[in-house]
Amino acid sequence: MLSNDIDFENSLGPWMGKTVKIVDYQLLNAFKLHQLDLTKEQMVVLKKLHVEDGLNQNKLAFLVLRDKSSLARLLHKMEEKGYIFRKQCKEDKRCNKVFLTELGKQVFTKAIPIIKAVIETIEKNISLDEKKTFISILKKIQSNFGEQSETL
Amino acid sequence: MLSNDIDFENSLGPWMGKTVKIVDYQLLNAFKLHQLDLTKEQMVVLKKLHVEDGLNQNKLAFLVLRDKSSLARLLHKMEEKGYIFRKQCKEDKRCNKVFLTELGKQVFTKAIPIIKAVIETIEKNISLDEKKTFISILKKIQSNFGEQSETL
DNA sequence: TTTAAATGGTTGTATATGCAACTATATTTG
DNA sequence: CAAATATAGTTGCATATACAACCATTTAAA
Repeated sequence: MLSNDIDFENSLGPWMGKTVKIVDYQLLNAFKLHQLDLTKEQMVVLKKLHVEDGLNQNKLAFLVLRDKSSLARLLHKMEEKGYIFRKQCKEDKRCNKVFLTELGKQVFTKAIPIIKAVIETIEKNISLDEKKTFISILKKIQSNFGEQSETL
Repeated sequence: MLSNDIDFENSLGPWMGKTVKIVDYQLLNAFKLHQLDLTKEQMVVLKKLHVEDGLNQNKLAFLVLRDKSSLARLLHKMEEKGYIFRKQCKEDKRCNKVFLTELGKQVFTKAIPIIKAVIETIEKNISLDEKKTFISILKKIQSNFGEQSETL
């Protein structure tokens, strides 16, 4: 390794990036195999709305760590598929509240066991202790980037 | 938490996904701040070509874990920017060999310290021991998905 | 109160992704 | 040797991402 090179083999970033790529790919595939017309990103939105229905786009964008324009287009697709609907706030006409439809709820419910299976695969042969360490390091990495990481 | 729900708070997948999203965002921003017209994906290509120049698109796609069509378009952009060029193989007219241009090499060199800084931020307050554990768990996760993860 | 600034959301533009269908060339097979 | 098959790369299509500019509405300020 040259002195002005990077030791990727021992750097967390590249390893993590590759792992997430593999996991994402497998998850998307699992949805496909089960005939679920759903992406990981859409699932994250369903999840947040499942926890709190009727969020406005701004809050939702913050929660899912996405630009508001990105979320707007994601919601557009999900509205086309009939998973969610938007309703203009009465108090503030600029604002849209986002709600799950019945279909959206059904899709969410169907996705749960599929995700569970993928999570089980991920965590195969990984002890509870390792899991805890792993997550604590992830939290440390996130905090290393501080508040500004919330601004995207 | 309902029984048919998922304990995302204690699952590796979602934590990892979020962390990578933050890191990717910071890296892209760092490139921008240093006036480097470069994305993470393009950097990965530059890196592979830096290790072995003249790879064909197929091999390159495999190495960067991308679909061949995805790589083709990535290379198209990079060719426009003058970072790489393609040259038809003489032995097999179907095949293109991909090479770094001088500019591509310069951009790669400029990117190194920027990436180093991001890696340092990532790994701040993380001990060597933690790093080793972390990477070993990532490897375990990758192997949990077996060979099929190499087929994308 | 009229104007200025802030806020919620949309749209244009650039980037990136995978799958499936396709072209051209190479190899294998009958 | 001709026909079938495999391979390298491209293209159409659907999805997703961020930033900047923009519109409409609401709030703050002069």
